[in-house]
Amino acid sequence: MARKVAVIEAPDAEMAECCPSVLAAPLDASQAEALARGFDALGDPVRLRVLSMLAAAPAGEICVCDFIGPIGKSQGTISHHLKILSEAGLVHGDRRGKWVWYSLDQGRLAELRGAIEP
Amino acid sequence: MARKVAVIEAPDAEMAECCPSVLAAPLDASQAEALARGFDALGDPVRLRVLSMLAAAPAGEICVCDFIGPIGKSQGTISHHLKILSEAGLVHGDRRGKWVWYSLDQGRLAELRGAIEP
DNA sequence: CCAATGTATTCACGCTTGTCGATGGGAGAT
DNA sequence: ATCTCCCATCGACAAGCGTGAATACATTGG
Repeated sequence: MARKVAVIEAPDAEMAECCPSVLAAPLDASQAEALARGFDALGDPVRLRVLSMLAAAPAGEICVCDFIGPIGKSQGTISHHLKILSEAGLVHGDRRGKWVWYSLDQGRLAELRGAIEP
Repeated sequence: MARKVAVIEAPDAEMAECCPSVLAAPLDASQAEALARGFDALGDPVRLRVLSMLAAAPAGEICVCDFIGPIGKSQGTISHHLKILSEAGLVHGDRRGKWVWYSLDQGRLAELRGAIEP
């Protein structure tokens, strides 16, 4: 018990806050917490379908009402998931008149992808 | 719906179930469910730290008892998370004597990465 | 055999999450 | 102004999750 698993230097704090990588070196608790919030947002089928619809949308944006039918959840539920995605930085909403148009943030998605990249 | 995943080759149903892409075309419910299970396994700080320790391990594998100290959770909790990662296909355990050595499945991780790749 | 050690499982406990229905707020349209 | 439509929020519920303590299982060593 209590063998040394690996001898690694402490990761640079700046880098750590910005975009830590799961595969480069062991994550500390706060880095892991930040990354987990991102992946947790991806860990729901409704939210994945929202993201895939946005990615496939010709105009690059979809208004809330147009998610409801295809996904088959209530308006309140869709709004709830959009909020979670928004807080995770994966989508952004833009109000235009009565409608709110959501668009995908590919940069944020690339960040998460980079975290599990060798 | 029966959407086609790739245009390149005949998309047999197996392939569609296995590693659908979030960004290629709208996911149906079952595809989204399968992918969400994978990302959900990544959506916990303890599990991310387990994966990062495995990725950084020189021998490519770590026995259960060596997770407990660095991560700071009870043995039962660590075992619980290893089971979730194992069921998600992200790690594999190999019993040798009294110890169980866990290793990272980079292929599975690459699958999830590919699902959020343009 | 029995004892000791490493791991998996069970139990119980809060806390979080996904869901819907209902309500509230904001922005045109009448 | 009122009405209507779209969206966000709230309340409430069941279900699931993360956790530790206790227990059971597996393996090795005496």
